[in-house]
Amino acid sequence: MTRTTLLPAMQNAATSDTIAQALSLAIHEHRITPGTKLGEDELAEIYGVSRTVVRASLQSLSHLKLVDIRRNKGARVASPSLTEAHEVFEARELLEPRTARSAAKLATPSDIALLERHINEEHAALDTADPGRALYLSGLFHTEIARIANQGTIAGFIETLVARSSLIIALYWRRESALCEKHAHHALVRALADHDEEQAEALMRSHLVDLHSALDLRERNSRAPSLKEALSQ
Amino acid sequence: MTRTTLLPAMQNAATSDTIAQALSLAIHEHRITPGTKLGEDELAEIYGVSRTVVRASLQSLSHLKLVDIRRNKGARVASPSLTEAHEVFEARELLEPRTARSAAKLATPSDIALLERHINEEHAALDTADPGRALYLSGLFHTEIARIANQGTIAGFIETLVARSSLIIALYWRRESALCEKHAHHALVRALADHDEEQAEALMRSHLVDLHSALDLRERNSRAPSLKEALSQ
DNA sequence: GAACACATAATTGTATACAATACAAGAAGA
DNA sequence: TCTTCTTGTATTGTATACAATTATGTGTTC
Repeated sequence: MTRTTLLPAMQNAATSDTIAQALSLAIHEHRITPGTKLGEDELAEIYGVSRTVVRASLQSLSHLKLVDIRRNKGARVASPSLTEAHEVFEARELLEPRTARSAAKLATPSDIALLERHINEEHAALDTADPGRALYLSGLFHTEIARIANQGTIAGFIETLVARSSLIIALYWRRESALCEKHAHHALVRALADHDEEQAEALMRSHLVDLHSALDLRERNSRAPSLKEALSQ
Repeated sequence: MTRTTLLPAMQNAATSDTIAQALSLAIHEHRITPGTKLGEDELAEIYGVSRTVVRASLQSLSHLKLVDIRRNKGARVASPSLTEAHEVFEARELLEPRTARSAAKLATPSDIALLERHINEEHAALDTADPGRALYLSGLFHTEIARIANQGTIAGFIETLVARSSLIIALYWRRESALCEKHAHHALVRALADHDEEQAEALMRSHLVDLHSALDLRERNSRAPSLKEALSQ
């Protein structure tokens, strides 16, 4: 983890919030990956603050389950287990379709325009070979829909679930199914624009199921690759 | 807020977690009410630690929306707005019925026994005129069901929603509808014991709707009682 | 060469000191 | 009397210092 990996352009006034946001963005964009050690001194130097402030950010991120803090062992970027991964997507499948339905009822033309801008940015990021940013924007699309639905509490839940999904994708994504969404978001926006609640809910549900099944969440010999296999390569 | 209000029996080793838990319990049991100032020095003295540790607990509680921290203004017990109150219960109505269904599928005899113990304790607390404790146990009943459903992520959401409900009840409960649940929890346990998923889901939904409507969530002249009225008493 | 013990370094946990901000009371002026 | 300014006090924000714990590396023994 280098200075340039984490520092966007923040020469002045780093508060605990801005640091948490910067780290969160770096995690979203896969610039730092699950398991990465987040040393307090290191971060303190990078952002030009004392450990006090850094600790506050790390604690904040640990409440979002983006960072795993263990007593006397420090903080690392979280590595969701298979169980957690399933749970996160099941939670999303429970929350987001209904939320998309509400969003379809409430979406204004300016909401639609914003979502379309997001999609365009996402495609642009893909074209410029910046998959991390594309992934971040793809998540933003989901949190934005939650915001449109005007249910702040649920939107907050979805936001954390989307963030955790980013970790899960980093760990369990299988490249084979690279055909991914591409049109799913477009279709969703269309349903929202048409105030077609039924369709919005259905599209969101199937979109999430697609995502879920595009992950390699089979049971695996986790943490003990039998040693023989691992060394026989 | 006195020593005895917050200190259960903790003469040694108060960590940030134990303090957060103690405060959370006090909030649950309505021993400290929305709006109460939580001064850092005060808490530090009460629990015999430095402000560093206290700050960590308060930040933790603020992530759960039990405490409201404002920069340079300190921490107070949160006072959910009417909007927030509605949102919390709508979120519960979305999450908990489905969770109760899962719990009905998975509940073991020992789970049922535990739930029945909770109900008995709750009644005992009511008999000994300890409504705060009864309220806490009533919330515990809901989080316990979420735990049985074996969906840790959703259970975590429900836990925070239940906690926030405690604040909402402190602010908006109307005594008139004191007939409250009493049997609702019993009926739910029965449905869980019978593995009657349909029934469990339906009962949980109607139970939550009852709770929601037992609140006085009408629009009110919030935060500006016109000054004349306030002073004419 | 492997396993252990010990010393040393690095890192985190907690307390304290200082700086910055907000709040309250009182003084000066209109 | 009311307004406004000033000053003092209390409280929070941040940095630093020290304590406790963990990680590392070296030598020793088998």
